[in-house]
This record gives sequence, C-alpha cells and structure tokens, in this order.
Amino acid sequence: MKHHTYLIQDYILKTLQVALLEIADNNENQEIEDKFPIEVTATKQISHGDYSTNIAMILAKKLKKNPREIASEIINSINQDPTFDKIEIAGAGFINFTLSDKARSEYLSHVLEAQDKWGWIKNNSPKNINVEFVSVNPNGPVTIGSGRGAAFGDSLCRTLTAAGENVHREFYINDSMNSEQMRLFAESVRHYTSLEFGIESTFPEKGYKGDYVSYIGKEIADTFGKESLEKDISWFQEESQTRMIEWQKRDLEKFGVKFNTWFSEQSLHDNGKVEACLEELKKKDLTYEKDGATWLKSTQFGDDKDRVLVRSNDRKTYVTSDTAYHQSKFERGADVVIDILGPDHHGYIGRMNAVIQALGKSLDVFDIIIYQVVRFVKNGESVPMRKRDGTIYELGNLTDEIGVDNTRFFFLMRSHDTHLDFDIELAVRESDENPVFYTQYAHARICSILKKAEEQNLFPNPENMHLLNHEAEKMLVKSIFELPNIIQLAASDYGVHRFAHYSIELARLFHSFYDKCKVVQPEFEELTSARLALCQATMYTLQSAFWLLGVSAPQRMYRK
RNA sequence: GCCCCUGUAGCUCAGUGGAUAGAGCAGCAGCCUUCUAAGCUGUUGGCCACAGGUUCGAAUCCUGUCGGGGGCGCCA
Repeated sequence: MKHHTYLIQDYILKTLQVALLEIADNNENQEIEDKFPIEVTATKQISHGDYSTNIAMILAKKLKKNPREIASEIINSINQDPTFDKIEIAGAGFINFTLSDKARSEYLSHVLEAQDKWGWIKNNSPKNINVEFVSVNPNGPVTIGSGRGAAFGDSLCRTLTAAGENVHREFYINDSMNSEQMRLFAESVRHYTSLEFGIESTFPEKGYKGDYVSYIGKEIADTFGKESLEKDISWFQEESQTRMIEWQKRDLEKFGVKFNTWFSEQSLHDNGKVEACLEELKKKDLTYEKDGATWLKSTQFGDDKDRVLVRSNDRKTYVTSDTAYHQSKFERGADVVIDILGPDHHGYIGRMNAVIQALGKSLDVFDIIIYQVVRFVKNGESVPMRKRDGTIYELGNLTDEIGVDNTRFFFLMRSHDTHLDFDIELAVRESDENPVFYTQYAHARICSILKKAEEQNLFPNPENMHLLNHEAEKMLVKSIFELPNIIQLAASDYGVHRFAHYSIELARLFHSFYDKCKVVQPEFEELTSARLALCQATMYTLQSAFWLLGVSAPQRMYRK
C-alpha cells in the first residue's frame, strides 16, 4: 500500500493530524494540532478495535465541548480509507480504529519481506552512539553482577542498531600504571608466583585472594620461570592484567558480547591526552589549587562538591583520565555517549555530568545508565561477594551451568532499574522452568510446521490473509505488528526487558493459535497458505526479538 | 545526614495518564489415534505499602509517611 508508513500508529497519527486541521478551522482554533501531542496505542481488547486514540478527551477542555462530540467531529473529518474497516467512538470518548483485512494482509507482507529484521526502524538521521559497558577492572573475571551489565548493554546496543543508529561498543580498560588497585592486584599475583617456587612471601595487606589470582601467578611462573621474580611490579601488573583481559574477553564472547573497541586508559597517559586535557581545563579557568592538590570546579556544573584532578602527591585521579577518555569518545566521532554502569557508580553521575559540561558539551548528548544491584542469596540470606576476598561467582561458570540463552533471558526479564536477587542454586534448579524455553519452543514448533508443509508442497501466501478470522489468529497478527513500536520505545527509554516479555506474550499467542487452528490441511489449500504466512511472520518476529535479546532461535527442541 | 533505586497475586516480576490491573512459576480440574504435551483450556488467588494532591480519568505524575536495597575517598 503506497500510502502506508512503516508503523501503523504513524499512519493513524497522520490521518488524525489531517482531520484535526479541519476541526481547527471549524472551531476557529489554530492551536489544536501543535499544542497537543496525539497518542495512538494498540488496544488491549479486540472489542476496542486494533488501535485507539484519546485525543478527543484531551481536546475536550480546550474546546469546551463534550469529548464524544469532538470524537464524532474527528471521525466525520476522516476521509474514506480502505485501511480501516471501521472507526468508532467508545467509552468516554476514545476513537477506535479497526484495520481492514486488506490492510492487515498488506502489512503482514511487510513482515515477510523484512524477515528476521522485522521491526527495525528506518532512520533518516542516524547518530553515532558510543556505548560503553561492562568495563570491569582487569583484576578479576567477569562476575554475575557485571554479567547483568553485559546482557543489558549488549541488548541495548542491538536495540539502538534496530532503531537505525550507528552503534559503537566500547570496553574501557582501567589499566593505568598509577592505579592503586591494580598495583595491589599485581602484588597479590607476585605473591602467588613466589609461592610456586617455594619462596617465602607475605601476602599484601588487603590483597586479592581469589583462585584466579593464584592461577595467574602460576601461569606467570610457568611461562617465565624464576626470573620473573626479578622483574619490577609494573611488569607484573602488565603481565597479569593482559591475562585477565583475555579471560574477560573469552567469557564475554562466550556470552555473545563483542566490543568494537577495548580502550586502554594507560594509552591516554602515554600519548599525553590526559595532560593535554588537564591543561585545557586550566586554560578555561575551571581548576584551582588547594591543599597542594589541583581541583576541578565541578560545583559550577551542578556537582555537589569539587573534585580532585591531581593529588598532592602529583598523581592524577581517575576523574582526570575519565575526562580525557570522554573527550576522546567525542573526538573519535561520537554524537552521543552512553555509559552503562553498576550501582556502585551511582555517585559518578554528578561529577561526570560536570565533566561533560566542562568539556563544552551539552548533557543532551550524554547519558549514564545505572543498572541496579544483583544481590547474591543463599538459603534466603544475602551473601556478600568481593573480588578481594575471592568470593565471586563467575559469569562463565553460570553460562556453563545453565546456558547462555537461559542466563541472558534471566537478566533481561527484569527492568535494569530493579534490584535482582540471585540465588544460584535456585536458578540452576529452576533453569528448566525459565520462560526462554517456552518462547523458543514456539519457534521450534513453527519450524516443524513449515517443514511439514513444504514436504506436501504447501507454501505461505499472505494474500489469503482475509481467511484468518479466528480470534486466536487476529490476536497473533496484532501482536506481530507491535514489534516496531516496542523497538522504538525501548530505544528511547532503554527498557530492553520489554523484548523478553514481548516474546513470552507472542509465544503464548502462538501456542494458543497452534492448539486451536490446525495449519497444514491439504484439503484447504488457501487457508493453509494463509496460516503458513502467519506462522512465518511469527517466526520472523520471534527471531527479531530473540536477536534483540541475544538469544538463539532453535529449529528443534525436545525435552531430554 | 545527603543522594539513587524500590514497594503490584503465595513466589519472581510486567504494566506508554485511559476502558474489566497481567504473565511466568507454584496450586486445583481437564486435554495427546491430530503440524513436537518444554504445549493448550478452565480455575483459585489483588485495600497496586499508606495518606493527601493534580486530572474528565492515577498502579502510573506531585508531596508526605512507613518499609526494603544500594551509594556517598586526594580508591577506580
């Protein structure tokens, strides 16, 4: 249909805008169409049609008229349109639109054309968006806690891509040679390397105790022999963090998460970017000296206190390198910068917002997303996990145990804004009940239907869509049409958990349809072809949603 | 003390200011000579923490109270 837009809602919106112009003339009120954003939403019930708008109720006050009267005026102003079967007033003044079979068929063929990219949005002015996530320090493996950030960040990147943006995924490596944490980590590794040679060594105070630390220590001992102990601590830091980064990279790739750039903090020190950035801030008169330290006037940009850039011992703080780092993101072409951080970085927001403004950028192009804490629970009790104590649970272990799909879905079912209690034993025990299987099973079922149909020379044909009159079929079609809208929504408010709930809903509607409507019936060729088209569209929609979640789409599934 | 998140079914959680508040799991009762029963159908279960306010309309927005979680370094 040539006048059809990609989103049905947009098409209805435009139709309404035209109608409102006419109303504005009739009521001698020119403000109407720009003062009131029109909302068009999919209805929950079939009896309310397919789409609905509340515009008449919004306008009621302005025009001092009964909403139903306005609704009636609007409906009368809408030209005859084959897209709709009917447009009617309901309830307090809703206008409900019911799609025609023709429109439904046309739109369904869009789905079949788009295939597993159904729902992707055309974007005429794509932005370069730099998304930094995970970025755990190279002093330990990726834990389940950061796994949430990995699942969320990756899914958000996929969502933004589907929304037509150019996404650049970045991992920031805190490998600075003047980092106290990393120095301590290196000392802990050296301790274990010494032990490998039976040399006595005192464990550094507050050092890192995990198994992975002794593992790295042993690896260094095996690779370099006893001579390694003659090397200085910087050498140990480099050797151990390189190994740690490889470890992290391996676990993340296994989890389906890849980055375009692994950006080294130390590189900013080496090439003088940190120093240059500091000079720039000084030149802009955004710094001052106090107690022997250099401070950033961050309160000037709304921070609750000023921040130290250079300590009295001449070492620069992370604020300084982070400033240079964010400057680098923009210099390398980012229009928009998004940082995804764990809950312990909540205090980071104020100072980073200040830093961005100190760099002369607007807060419109910078966003920090904090996902909430993952607490570890055992027998109903919260168990603290700390890298220093070695009491961590690795993401890699969880994915080995219950699988990547299961783990990702588990994380993505919840909004990033809610706390997550994680009982590992419970998660493992209940992994068979994870709804991810329910949704994947719908996909597997479709695959076998399509295969069976093909064997009998029966093929999908969306032109016979008008034969799909069953309530289960109509609900399924309606749900398929919702995906673009959900992508748009998730891209703007970062609510990627919607895809998990959406895929469950879609699977539910499919399973219900499957039970009520037999698809492959050679004696009814046209109906079969229409239902096959519906199956195929459902399959593509599921594939698209699965991709957004980073979950696989199995062709077959059998209970063990 | 200040800041962030949160309170919805027995449990875990969805819910874009809109029509009768939903799902998964758990419970109960049914459904496999039929495209995969990891499925379907029916059913039980709700002062949406509480109190005000805004609105034609509030689980949703605002204020307050109470409960839960986390963060507030010249560590990163």
